[in-house]
Amino acid sequence: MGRDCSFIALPSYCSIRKNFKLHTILEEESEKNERVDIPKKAVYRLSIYHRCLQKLSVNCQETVSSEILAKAAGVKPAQLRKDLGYFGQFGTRGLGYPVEGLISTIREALGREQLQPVILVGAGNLGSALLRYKGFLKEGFEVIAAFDARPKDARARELKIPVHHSSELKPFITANGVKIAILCVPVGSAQEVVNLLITCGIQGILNFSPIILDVPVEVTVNNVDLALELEHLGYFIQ
Amino acid sequence: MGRDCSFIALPSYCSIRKNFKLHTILEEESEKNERVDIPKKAVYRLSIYHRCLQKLSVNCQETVSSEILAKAAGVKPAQLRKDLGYFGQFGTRGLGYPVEGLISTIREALGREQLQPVILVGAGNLGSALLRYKGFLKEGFEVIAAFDARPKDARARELKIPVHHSSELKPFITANGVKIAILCVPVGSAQEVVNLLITCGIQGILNFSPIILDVPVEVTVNNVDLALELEHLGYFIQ
DNA sequence: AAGTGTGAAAAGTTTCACAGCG
DNA sequence: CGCTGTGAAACTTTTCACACTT
Repeated sequence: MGRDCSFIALPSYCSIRKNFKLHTILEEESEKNERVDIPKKAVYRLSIYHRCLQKLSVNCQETVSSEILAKAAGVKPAQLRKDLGYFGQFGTRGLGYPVEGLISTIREALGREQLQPVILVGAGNLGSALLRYKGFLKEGFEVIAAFDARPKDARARELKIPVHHSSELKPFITANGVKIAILCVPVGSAQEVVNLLITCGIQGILNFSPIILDVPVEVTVNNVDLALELEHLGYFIQ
Repeated sequence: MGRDCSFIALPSYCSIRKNFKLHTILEEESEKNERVDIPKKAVYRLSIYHRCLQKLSVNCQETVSSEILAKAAGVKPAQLRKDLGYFGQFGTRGLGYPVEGLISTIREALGREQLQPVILVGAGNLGSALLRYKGFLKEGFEVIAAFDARPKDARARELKIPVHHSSELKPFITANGVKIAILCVPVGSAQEVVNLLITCGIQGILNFSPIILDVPVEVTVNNVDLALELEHLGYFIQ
């Protein structure tokens, strides 16, 4: 499978509502819905499993073993079983996991039952490319609008999604209950734009600017730094 | 700083030549250049430190403390010191690290003294956006050519970089000694293209296709899955 | 006094190995 | 018999705390 060149991660646990099963050892808080610690990376892999399952579903597979699914997802079978185990028991011993059942279970665990509205800020080269990218919609997200400091330049790119001026951010976010923003503005204005987004009520930011954003703890930032990925790759080819 | 939402990582050590200092406990192999285990993620962060240092350099800072640099990089001071410690001793107690000195040290440690040639395969929406992206060059990489199954369509996008037909991959890679490829082809043809790239001698792949590529161990793959990043973000905003 | 360098402890994650169920 | 579910062990990474140097 080649060397895995993933990532920076300040490891930490994330709390999640667990509906399925009580942990044996948990004494306190024995309600039906208690919060259990689940490794962050396990949550991440859940998305991968979800995607792999969808492919199997198209191929009309009814069940899948941890061995097969793990191979498709690029992990070891034991890890897949452990990851799923954090959320409950879904498999049948001797048989495997029901494909459709597992898809909807993961979807529920990830809290993505309905389409999430997303906005994109900064419709330059990269931003406008992302607006044309169809992969987001398939995974339950819809980019409903874009914003730019110079919307006219952006509109010249012939996009199907409306490009507004940045000054319209606040009313738009409030009116549409948007919680997630994709950030593609230049480094120089990134922090400033983020501050604005947060006052507007944005809770999650997918950041493409190569800069560490300073945000309050309740806001989640996910960095995608393209140059860094390439640089890291460069290191491993000696 | 907000919750860090990084990543999938099969953790493992990577070996690196350490020129600066002998580990106290290492008995065998007491040559000047022995290989020491360095956490993968530490190598990753080295790139981040490098970028942060460049900013300080522009501001004419002579030295920087682990506290300041760590804050800029989004890590804890102790971690920064430990990371640098894997490569040797560069700081002055009571003073901090020399900015210029650390920049060149990291550059050397990352093995990036000269410009790396890179090719891009699949000049669709995302691919052509990346071709216009200037961030790569700044970090020591130059995209010298692009390839596409239908190069005429791609050329219509008015790119400054030549777009060749995929059939020219092998001679081009061989002639130019290219080791790194950026992959932006559709999921369906990704594995097939990768197989071809590997026979051409490519050693590192920055993969934008949402699929786990199957490659031999000596080839490094770095996945950037945009939809996945968004999905993961969605999970954390409850 | 300020700030690095680093063992040791703590925290987090993966892998093993096998019990147990269908 | 095959395959899941899961404690326990192994492993990796981060954080702490303080000795030590300038």
